[in-house]
Amino acid sequence: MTKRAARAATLTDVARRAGASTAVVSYVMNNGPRPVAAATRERERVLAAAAELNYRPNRVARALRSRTTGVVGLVLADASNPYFGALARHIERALGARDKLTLTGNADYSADRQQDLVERFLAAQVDGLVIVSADGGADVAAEAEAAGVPAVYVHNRPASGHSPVVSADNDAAVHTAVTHLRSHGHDRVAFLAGPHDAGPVGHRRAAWESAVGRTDDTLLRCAYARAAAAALTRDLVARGAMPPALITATDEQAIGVLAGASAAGLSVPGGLAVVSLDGTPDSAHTAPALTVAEQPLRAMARRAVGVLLDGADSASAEAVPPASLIVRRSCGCGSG
Amino acid sequence: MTKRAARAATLTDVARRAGASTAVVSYVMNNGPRPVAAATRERERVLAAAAELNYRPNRVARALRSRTTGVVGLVLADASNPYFGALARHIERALGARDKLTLTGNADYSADRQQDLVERFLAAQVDGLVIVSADGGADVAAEAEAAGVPAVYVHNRPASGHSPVVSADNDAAVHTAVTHLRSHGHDRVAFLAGPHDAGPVGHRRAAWESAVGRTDDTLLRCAYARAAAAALTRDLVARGAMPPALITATDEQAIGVLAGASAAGLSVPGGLAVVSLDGTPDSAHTAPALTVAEQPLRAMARRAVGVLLDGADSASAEAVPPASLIVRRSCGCGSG
DNA sequence: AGGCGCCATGACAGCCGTTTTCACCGCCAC
DNA sequence: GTGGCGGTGAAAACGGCTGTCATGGCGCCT
Repeated sequence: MTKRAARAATLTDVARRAGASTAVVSYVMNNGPRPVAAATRERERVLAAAAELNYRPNRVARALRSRTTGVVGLVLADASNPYFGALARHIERALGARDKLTLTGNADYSADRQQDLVERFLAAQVDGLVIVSADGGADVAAEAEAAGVPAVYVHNRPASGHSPVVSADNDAAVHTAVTHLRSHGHDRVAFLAGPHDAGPVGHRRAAWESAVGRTDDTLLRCAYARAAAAALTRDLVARGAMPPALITATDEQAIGVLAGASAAGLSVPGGLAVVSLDGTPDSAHTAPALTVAEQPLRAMARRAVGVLLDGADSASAEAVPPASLIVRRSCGCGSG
Repeated sequence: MTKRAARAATLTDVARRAGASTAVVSYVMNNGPRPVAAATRERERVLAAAAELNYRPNRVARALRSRTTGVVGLVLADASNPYFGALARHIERALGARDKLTLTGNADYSADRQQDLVERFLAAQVDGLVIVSADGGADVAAEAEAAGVPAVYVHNRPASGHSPVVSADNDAAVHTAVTHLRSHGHDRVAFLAGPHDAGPVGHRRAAWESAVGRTDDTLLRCAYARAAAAALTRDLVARGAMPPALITATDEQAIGVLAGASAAGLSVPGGLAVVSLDGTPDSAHTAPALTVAEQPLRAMARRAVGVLLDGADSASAEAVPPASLIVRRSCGCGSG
């Protein structure tokens, strides 16, 4: 057994044991701002003492003194949504690569709860804030800025304000999807948007309009839940109103459409060609597998972290990595 | 514009402005261990001063003095897996209800990285550790215990050690699933396990064996990836070796099986009845919808947080909430 | 009615563990 | 002999909590 968990060893303990001052120990631990003689450092001195005591520097004390915690707050709409989950994982990894810890909170699509989380994170003295919001909400970055904490939005733009935003290039993604479906001979390509035009989905809808020109009967709307998309699909098929080619704003909706089509006896891609715009891991394993314009989540995460930590080099703050088309079966490819 | 972000207001600032001592302000802010006269508290005094200065107590300083950070570390195998994502969300909520913040890290199924995360969290002086590991790894809880930090495993048990564990009742879940499939007239129920018997999946396999008695040709194995399950399914169908009723250890596998069956032209539930054992949100929207023995994620999260924070009341540390059978279509119900 | 002691408040100051400034001390080279 | 210079140590923050002590008013007892 190692010694009882009486109290963790402190820098003072190490210093005493090594017969040096706390300053020297500090210099050794972080290759300090000042040099330390190699002899002092190793030979029967600080390094040895630290090892013997199993010393682990206390980040809280360090944070108090240095006014930087090495912690970044991540406000997430909903970690159980695979799209956000995947994004969160990439953000956490990107942050970890910069030696930051990630404080995560789920806002559950509520603006109030998002606000509350920001408040708590700010009290915890985070070094920065990453906001992944589903539907806007007030610009929490303003509050963060007032506290001197940088903030960046990912995926979605706040309702107002001029905070840095990192999002995929929706125009390019939609254009790619439309072009691909047209190459399958579909001259009319419908679009399944969200219930309203807030957030990235609104931009995607706008991009679609500019790509194909709006025709009222080919703009569909429904909630993001799979069940809603499935119900809409069954209804459209029953009324004979289902267009032959469709782009969905999100994978969730696409999966719902697939489920609805299956239930209604409509074959995909035979009777309906579908392309989605997220590209979550889920999309690879639907039946049939979804063709998607995949969002470069990893690149977005890295860019967001870069913008947050290296200052918003504002010229490039909104630069967007390109979406890539992943061709699977739901568009009509490879199925003869 | 509010005042420049020169420096956040401190308790001392508030005290000075209110004409009181820092002690009094502290007492007011946390309904302190000592009472404060109502007049001092409100009337043109501390509360007013705090509001005017937009004072926000510094959690770092508080943590240093009180030796408790109000932060719990959550080590997750992979946030982009919907099962873990959903679990993470419930854990974060349960912790939030107890006024704790959640430091999240993805181990990406690597024991080394898991170890590294625990190390970092310990240095950050977390008040507790929740470990959601996919495949064991060393018992990191021992290290936490040595540092005086409580830890609890969720979903999976460590390879060794006697740390508290919260997991679903796999025996009951498997039993429920087997019973249900038998009620559909299937006397032989196969089981799709993982590549090896580590972790909860191993327990599920064992539970299945004790429920039906092992028959070699009805124990299947494959990796957890959907693609692997799909490939296995296509292969079995092609060889005419697919059993008529199957329980899968995870939703991911079940979804892969569905995809594989669809590709191979095998109808579900007509030619194959499937029941899965996770019950993630995904399972509700497959085609056909999956019947699952749903794990009570929310209850597991709450129990884990209770065990962690209220001390491992060891008698109940491993008590398990029951899994509930969600009947959908893949088992043969409701499809005629 | 007067004195004593107690309770309710409030103030002071030290402490939590680290970083970092500043001063200091030899020692070597000029 | 003096001016660096590599190395070291004491001590002051950082911001909030809390044990100890001071004070003043009140009630109770005689």
